[in-house]
This record gives sequence, structure tokens and C-alpha cells, in this order.
Amino acid sequence: MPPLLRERMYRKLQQTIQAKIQSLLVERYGVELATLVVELPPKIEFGEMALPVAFELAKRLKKAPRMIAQELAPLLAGIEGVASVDVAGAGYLNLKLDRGDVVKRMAADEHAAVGGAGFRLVEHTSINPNKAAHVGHLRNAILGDSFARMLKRDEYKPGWEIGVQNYIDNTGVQVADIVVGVTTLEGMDLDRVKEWMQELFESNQRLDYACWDLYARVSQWYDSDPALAVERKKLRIDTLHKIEEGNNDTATIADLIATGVLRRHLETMERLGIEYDFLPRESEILHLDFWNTARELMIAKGVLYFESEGKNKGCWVMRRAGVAPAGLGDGPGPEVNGELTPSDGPDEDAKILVRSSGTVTYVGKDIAYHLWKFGLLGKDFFYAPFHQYASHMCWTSTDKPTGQLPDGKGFGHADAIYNVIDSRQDDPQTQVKEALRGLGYEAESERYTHLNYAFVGLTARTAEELGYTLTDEERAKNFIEVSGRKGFGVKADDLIDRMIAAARTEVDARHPELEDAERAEIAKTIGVGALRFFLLRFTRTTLIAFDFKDALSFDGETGPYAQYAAVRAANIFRKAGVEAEAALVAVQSGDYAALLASEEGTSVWEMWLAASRVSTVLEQAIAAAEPAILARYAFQLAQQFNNFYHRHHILTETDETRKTLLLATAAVARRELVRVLGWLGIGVPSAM
RNA sequence: GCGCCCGUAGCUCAGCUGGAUAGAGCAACAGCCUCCGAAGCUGUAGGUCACACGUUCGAAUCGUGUCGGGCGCACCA
Repeated sequence: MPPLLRERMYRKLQQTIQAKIQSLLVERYGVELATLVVELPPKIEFGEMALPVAFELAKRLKKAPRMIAQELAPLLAGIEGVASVDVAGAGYLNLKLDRGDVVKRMAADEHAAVGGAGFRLVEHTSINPNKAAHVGHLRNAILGDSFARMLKRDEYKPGWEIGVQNYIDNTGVQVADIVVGVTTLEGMDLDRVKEWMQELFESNQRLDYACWDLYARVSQWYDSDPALAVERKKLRIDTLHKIEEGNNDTATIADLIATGVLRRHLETMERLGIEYDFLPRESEILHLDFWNTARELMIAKGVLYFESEGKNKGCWVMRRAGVAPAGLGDGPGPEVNGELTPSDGPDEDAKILVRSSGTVTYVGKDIAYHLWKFGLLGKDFFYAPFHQYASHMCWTSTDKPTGQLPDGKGFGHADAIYNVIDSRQDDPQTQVKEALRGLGYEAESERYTHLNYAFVGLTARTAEELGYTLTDEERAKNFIEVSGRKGFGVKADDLIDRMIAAARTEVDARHPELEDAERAEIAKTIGVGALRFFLLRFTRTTLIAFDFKDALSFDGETGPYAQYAAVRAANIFRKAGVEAEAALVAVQSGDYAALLASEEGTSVWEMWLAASRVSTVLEQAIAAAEPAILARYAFQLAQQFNNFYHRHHILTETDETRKTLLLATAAVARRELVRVLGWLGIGVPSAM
């Protein structure tokens, strides 16, 4: 069978039809359209594909749209897979597909391929390793993990080669704060810190939880005595510098705690099915001098220059993204004696990358790091194994040569990158892209996606439930912002525990006959599914006001609703004593065209039509970098299935032809639902 | 002050590159379990898509402005 005939489900059919019409338009009217819209009609009576192309042509051809549509309609009738073409409304071209044909193709699992060449790096989670993860971090990790699953090669799609990274800021101020906490507030030295961590471990206490409270205490402590505030802040900076330098007890304490907390984060995320391939650390970016290499590249290209005047005097700066330089000229003038002379006064808006003290800012380090990601820095990390997952190793960076290189290539050779980062960092992210552009890496800059999302707050109700006393001002707002400094927020592990416990209560009530271990497993799948779905159903720009009551609801538009539909479908096969696979094979022989065309069959056909859109929706979700699109689609599939389930009673169906089709319908619905949920990291339990 | 995001049903949100009577869930009300498990289904009610202009055959969608809310604009990360 030629490839064109093989891949002809919704997405493929759409592509074929678009190409055909484009050539028809050129042939007949000499018109070329940049894009040709093919949409899903609002009602099934209008067919499966609708083309508003006649409206578009009306103004160019100075003809009534309906007239154009009537001219085009007969020309489209010959397209393969199209059963009929109608002109509707003021000039819509509505296509009806050959239902019997589509059903057989889908039963054989023919679908458009999604994927491509190149290595893509997805970076997410990136929690400061100085305290427990909270809901906001979960949104980040779940978004990133789902997106990685959408891209990755699997049974359904060739996908892309990908690497999943979790950037570890193990030498930042937040880690410094926790070090100040254990040393100054708790009076520990290195040996005592080791003992303390051992004690926590032996008494089954979580290090990240202990740090959560300590971090809050330190943050308060800095400002608790105005007379000592300056001194205490100095202690903080001194501690930071010692950590950055390395090779001293302070740095060792920082490393012990940061690594210990990081291991806890990995445990927390693993509970949700989230794994990483590589953990690049800031300490190596410093010790391997990534910045100096980047710095030279940037100076050579004139992107980075020394400011000798104005408020940024003594700093190395670059033009701020999206802002014209403050001076009259187009940026800095020619370089003179190692310094660039501003063409027309200093650019006061410039972004500082190196402070007058000689230290590098966050954005500076980030530029170096991103040159590495694209393989443009000309140097690499050294790699060491860090954590063994069931199916693969998670690596970390190190500054000592190990002779080990994951997959023989490491990770710094991306063709495209996706950074899952809070939208409060839109500006610095834009600045990094601007630096790439300035260095002449236009293409890389284009393939740099900041997968941004609005932060997660808490509803007033949930904040009060956590024992937080609200001010009147806070009560009036739609959400309360979480604060690590105040130790205020919903810790990830606590939340996961509550989700699973809520599911467990239901499972125990519904399935007392099951073994304890199986009930536990089912509850975990449901609790995790509910949590992941809850954080995925909102589009990225939507600020989530987290509320326990909403999250713990398992009715309606939730993960458990979708899981339930898949479980119901599976139950049908169990009770019928038929394998889903066999049902899909069975539908190949037999003629269902008439049945599918009937009024009753249309409600069955709608299930197939919904299921046929998997590739289309996946492509759309990848293009928009928006897992919420898939989450909503999963819900729609489940809803469609529940409709179908109530309308057609399969097991009692006496007509064999009809029963075969109904069984195949349930099989397809379940297959696609399981797939889509899988990309969202949501499993389907054995029973519900 | 400048930049970015947002304003859609009582509440929480969808609405793709403009297109057919603006859609879900929750909450409310009325029904449906001797029938593939009711974490489900059916029905009712609920909207001047913040507002005003503009572009267009056509605007929730694009443009400008106003009002209201959020977030950024450090020699912090």
C-alpha cells in the first residue's frame, strides 16, 4: 500500500484536502492563499470538515461567496476519503467523510506521524535546593514533564530525541540562607551538620521539611533586629561568597544540604512519575568558568561592553532587550583601548552582566549556560551518575573529569530548547534570547521557547485552613501568594498525601473485596492523576488560586473522570470475555457504512470522529507548548465515551454486526484515551 | 512612568491562524441505579464576551483608547 493511502486519518485527510484545494484555486482562479482553514463544523449534520474558503475568495474575486462555493463543490467531490460535499449557509463548503472507511483505518491504528529530527532539551522543576517543594513547583514540574512526554518517542509516535534537565542552583543566596540557618542560628559546624542529617534520616524525618522551617526562621531573623540587619546581611553575602569559592567547610555544608534536599525533591517528583536525565549545577558553571568563555565571545561580537560613565560606570553591560538605547546612536561605538566608547552618552537602560565588583549577575551566567545548551560555548560539563531510575540513569555535572559521557554526547547539543519557568522571569529570559541574537545565533534564538506560566497562589479559604491569619487586604484578593520566606505554602508531599488519602477513602468504600496492596496502588494512580489533571487543565497564562476543596473533588472535569471512562471501557471487555485487540480486528470484516450513516449510528460515529483527532490535537498542543489543550481533549474523549456508554448497551446487544461495531468503538475510545492520558503522565487504574 | 499578561454564565475556566445559534465543569433546580459500577447520564435555568471607537461581507478573537486586576522593570537569583 502506498504511504499516502496508509496515513489518512483526520490530520492526514486534512493535509490532503488542503493541498488539493490549493492547487484547484491556482488552476481555476489563479489565486494562492497562504493558509487554508479547515475546521470542525459545529454540528455533525454539517459533516466532518468545513471550509470557509469561499468567503476568503469573495473579496479577491469580487463574486458572491455562495456562488464560488457552488463552483468549487463538484471539483472537490473526487477527493479520496470524501464521501460528499455540500454548500451550506452563506458559502460554507462542508465535507462528509467516508465513515466506514475511516472506522476500519482507525481500528488498524493508522494515523499521522508526529515527530522530527533533532535533539530537544526540556528543562523544568529547577527548585532552589534549600527547602521542600510546594504547589507552585508542582505546576512547573508537571507542565514540563507532560510536555516532555508529548515530544518523546513512544509506541504511538516517532517524536523527537529529547533530554530532560533540572537545573540546580546549589550555590545561590537561598542555599546561603539555609547555611546561615544551620551555622549561625543552630550553631552547627560541619561535623554537627553531618550528625544532624543522619539523625533526621534515622528518625525518618524529611530534610527538606526541616529546611522549610529553618529557611523561614532565617529570613525573619535577618530583619528581626534593625540594629543588626546590616551585619546579618553581610554574613549572608560572605557565606554566599564562600560557597561560590568552594574548598571550605561552609561550601561543604552547603553541598551536603543542597544535595540532600535535591534527593528529596527527586523522591517527591518520582511519586508523580517525573524523572530527569541530567542535573546541571551552578557550582560547575562557576568552577568550569563557563562565564569567561561566554564573556570573550560576547566582547568579540560587541554584544558586551564596558561602561565608563553614568550610573552603570565600571560594569560590563549589554543592550536591554526590546528597548532602544538611551543615547542617540545605535548602541556602543567602536572599541578603543579595550573599552567600547559609547557613541552618544551611556545607555542607562543597559542590562548589567558584570558588576563593578567583578562578579557576574544571574543573566550573565544564564547566557553562558544557554550557549552550552546549544553547543555554542565550546566547552562541556563533566558528567557523573547521580540517581538510577528503573529505566535510565540520571546524571549530574561535576568539575572533575570522570571520563564518562552520557550517550557518548552529553546534553549540550540541543537544536531546540524549552525552559519551563515562571512568567515573572519573562524579562531575563528575553534578555538571554537577545544575547543569542546579538551573537548572530538567530536560529537558536528562534528555537528557544520560554514555556512560561503564571504562578500558583492559594485561595483565602485554603490559606486560613493552613493556619495563616489573613489581613483584610489579603481577604479581599482572589488569591494569596505563597512565600517561602514566611514558610507559607502547601508542601508538595503533603498535597500528594492528601490527594492519595482522599482517593483511598473512596476505593476502600467501593472495593472492599480487593487486596490492600491493590487498593493502595489504585488510590495512588487516582490521587496522582487528579493532582496532575488539576494543574494541567488551566492554560499557562491562567493564575491558579489553589484550593483544597477544588483539587480534592473527583467529579466533573477532573483526572478521575477521565480515568473512570477508561476503566469502564476496560470493564466491558472483561465482562464480555473479549480482548480489545480482537474487537478491533473483528471490525475489519463487515460493512458498517449503512449503520454508521443512520441516525443511531451517528452517535457511534461521533466517538470515532473525536478519537480520530489525536494527532491533530497533539500537534496543536506541541506547537502552542500547551499541555492544557491535551488535558481538555482527554476530558472531551471521556465525556464522549460516557455518552456513548449510556446510549448503547453493548453486552446485551443481540445484533452481531452492531455488537462488533460497538465493541470496536469502546476499544478505540479506550486506546486513545489511555494514550492521551499517558502524555499527561496520568495512568489508568485496574479498577475504580 | 515603561513593558508583559488578564477582564467571557453566580463561581472556576475553554474558545486554535477572525467565520455558522458563544461552550464546559462546579454550584442550583427536576429526573435516571432489580439494567456493561451513579467517580456516571439526561433535562431546566443562567451571558450587552469590562467599556468605547475602528478594520472587515463577518469581531469574544485583530487595532487604538479608557476603566479595572495581576506581574515584571536591582551592581537579587
